[in-house]
Amino acid sequence: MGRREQNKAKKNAALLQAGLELFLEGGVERTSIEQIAAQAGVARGTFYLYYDTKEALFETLVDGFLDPLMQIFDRVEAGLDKAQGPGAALAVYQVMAAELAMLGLSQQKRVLLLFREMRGPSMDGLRARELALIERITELTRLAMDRGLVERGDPQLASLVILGGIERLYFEVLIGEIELGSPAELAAKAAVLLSRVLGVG
Amino acid sequence: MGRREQNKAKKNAALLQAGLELFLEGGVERTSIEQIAAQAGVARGTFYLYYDTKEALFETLVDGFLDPLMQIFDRVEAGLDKAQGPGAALAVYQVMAAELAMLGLSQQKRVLLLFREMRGPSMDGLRARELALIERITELTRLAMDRGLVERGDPQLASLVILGGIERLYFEVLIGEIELGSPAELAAKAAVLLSRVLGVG
Amino acid sequence: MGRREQNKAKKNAALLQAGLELFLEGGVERTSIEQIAAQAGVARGTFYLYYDTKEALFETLVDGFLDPLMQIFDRVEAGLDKAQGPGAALAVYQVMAAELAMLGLSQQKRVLLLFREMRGPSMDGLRARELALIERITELTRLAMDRGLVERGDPQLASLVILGGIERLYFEVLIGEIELGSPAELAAKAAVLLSRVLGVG
Amino acid sequence: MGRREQNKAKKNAALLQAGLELFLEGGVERTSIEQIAAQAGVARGTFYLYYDTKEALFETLVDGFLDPLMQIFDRVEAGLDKAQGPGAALAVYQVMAAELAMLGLSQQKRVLLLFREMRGPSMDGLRARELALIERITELTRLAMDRGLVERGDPQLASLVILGGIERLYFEVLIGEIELGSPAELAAKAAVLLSRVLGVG
DNA sequence: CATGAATGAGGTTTCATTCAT
DNA sequence: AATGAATGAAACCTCATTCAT
Repeated sequence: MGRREQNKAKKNAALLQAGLELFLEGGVERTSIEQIAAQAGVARGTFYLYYDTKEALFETLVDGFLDPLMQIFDRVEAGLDKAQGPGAALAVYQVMAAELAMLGLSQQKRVLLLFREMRGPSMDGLRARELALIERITELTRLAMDRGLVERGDPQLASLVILGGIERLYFEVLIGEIELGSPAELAAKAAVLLSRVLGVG
Repeated sequence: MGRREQNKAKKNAALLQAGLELFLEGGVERTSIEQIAAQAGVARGTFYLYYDTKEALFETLVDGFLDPLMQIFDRVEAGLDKAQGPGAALAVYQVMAAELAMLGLSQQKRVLLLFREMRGPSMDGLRARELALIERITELTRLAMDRGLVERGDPQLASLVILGGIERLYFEVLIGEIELGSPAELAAKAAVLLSRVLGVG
Repeated sequence: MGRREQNKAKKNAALLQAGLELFLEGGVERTSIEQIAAQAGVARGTFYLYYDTKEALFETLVDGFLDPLMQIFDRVEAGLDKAQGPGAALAVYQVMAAELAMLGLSQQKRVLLLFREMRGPSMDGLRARELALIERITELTRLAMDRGLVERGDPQLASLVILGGIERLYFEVLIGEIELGSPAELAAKAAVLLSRVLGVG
Repeated sequence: MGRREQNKAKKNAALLQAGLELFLEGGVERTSIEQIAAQAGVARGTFYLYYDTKEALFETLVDGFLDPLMQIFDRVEAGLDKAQGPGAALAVYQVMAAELAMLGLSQQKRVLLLFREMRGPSMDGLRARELALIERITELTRLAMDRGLVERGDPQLASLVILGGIERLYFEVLIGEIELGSPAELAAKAAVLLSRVLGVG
């Protein structure tokens, strides 16, 4: 990479970092492009060389979480297709859980940003991705039911309840205003509660 | 009520209604006071005779849901204090469920508004009320555990999971983009899933 | 008129005057709304209470000339309809000439502005009005030919040549860089030249 | 010409062509240097290697018409000086007419650009050239009067009227919104009308 | 009480111009 | 010579808020 490209990459990273922090502090709506540029250490006009709008910057930020998230589910789907027997399927789900945990931990701020802005107005693009996500999770739940891994029931309903529970827990962990114990313990206890929703075993 | 007061009440109601609709359409931030005044059929200056800022109007709107919600939990707490035996306690919880359903149904738009804006920035006042809510729910769960109505466990964790599940379900119902069946059926099925989290019976 | 309306009218007049002067000095394109507001002695935002864009202000300015101009031709047309005999028709044309002269003299700056901006880009609305004007003049010429007041010929061609000649003369008079003698003398001599194009007599 | 110079010439031509088209489409003011460079297929910075400002490019464009135009009049003046007798003088005028026609036909876009921008602001340099042009035409007219080729009269006035008539006709031909018949016919008929202004014969 | 005209701060966006590569 | 990234001035426009009527 030439000196020029390196510099561009550095500026882009600075803009993303500045956007992430400011969006979390004051929300996308209340953050001005001027603020982002200043925090990133570039001129106002420079912002527009990288992103057309602050919404585009926001999308790049959440895509950094949503794209890998979707890829995890892609791999799960492929894995379940090949899996023979309940043991193999269970292994796929366990790998998924580990990958989700890794992703969630490595992208904490982006996830928090996503939670904060997701239900806001003019987030139609995001809502579409959320719906796609819900569909995929529902499909995985349905498969698990079909294979007898969990109790039979309404896969969509169960998926929504679990998704909501995880969201709320994760949100409170990220915010950190409630004492919730060590992450490891928390994860273990949450897994027990959520598996009850599905009726595992 | 005199003519004057009647007129004031009518204008106030018009402002609340206009704010509710516009906030839901475009979000609080993107809605201008001019828009609200116009939709309510009053002059811009008149808005300030009723509310200092549009955030004050917003708070009045969500208070219309949050205050009754808190009152329900107040009554539950008082009821449980007086309740003697598991049967009486259960009756209190059932009344609570009915009241929550009524409230949720009668204030759908305000609840949706709350969901939409709750996690946004500068909603510190709201966050405080949310934390208070979580504390109360946790307390109710703890009581239920102490009295042997549900399985012993971490009351806070269970409360958060249940709250998250309900939020997500209710949100999807209000948005209406996902086919979820009749409300009555949905409520019944959701009650089963959520009671599993608590380990009822 | 109440105090408020009087004030509004005064501000509007100030904006029109400021716009006229600044547009003439630097052209519509190069004049900023801020300049206009400052020259008119109002705040930037106030401009937008009166006009949506500076182009709207410009249109109001030229309409102040174009509307009366069109009305003159309306009256001529009506007059010629009623006129019986060449003498009456000629009288109509003479009244027209007098009215045009009055209008041109009373609106000099607006006419100059019109000349300056007319052929510029994004003046589609103006061009349409210009074409309408050309059509009307052509029609008058055709009528004069039909009635034997002037020599028979191509009415459109003659109209365009005369219009162009008048435009150029008027433009030079308004600019004042060329010594052209007294207006009265000039008008008389110009009338002779232009009537030759039509072949009067 | 070496490779280097050939390349430079090609780029210069591309810039001129791009400027001509874009200036006609959107006006000089609304056209950005970036647009010109892009259309010419060069980088933004490269523009500045050829022209200091877009106004310089504009001037080069109109000079491509104005310089030859002035040279025609130079030749006419020289020709009239040498011409002995009305016949020879007339021949000079006829050559002039032919040359003007050729020039006007070969540079249509540049002429249209000139018409469009000529009366705009900050075109002081252009206005000076226009005044020089008017002086020369007036001189030619005066000469023709002195030699008895046309009727005696105010040469400046006649020149302005003729110039205006030609401008308007040529402008309408270039714009093409008015049906004006074949150029040859039009020219013949226009010549008749304009010669009447001068009182030929 | 109610109005809506006026204000000016603050946001977005474009663009001529410079300069390191 | 040529590039195009970066700059920051300057334009546009909106809006919460004030205040005379």
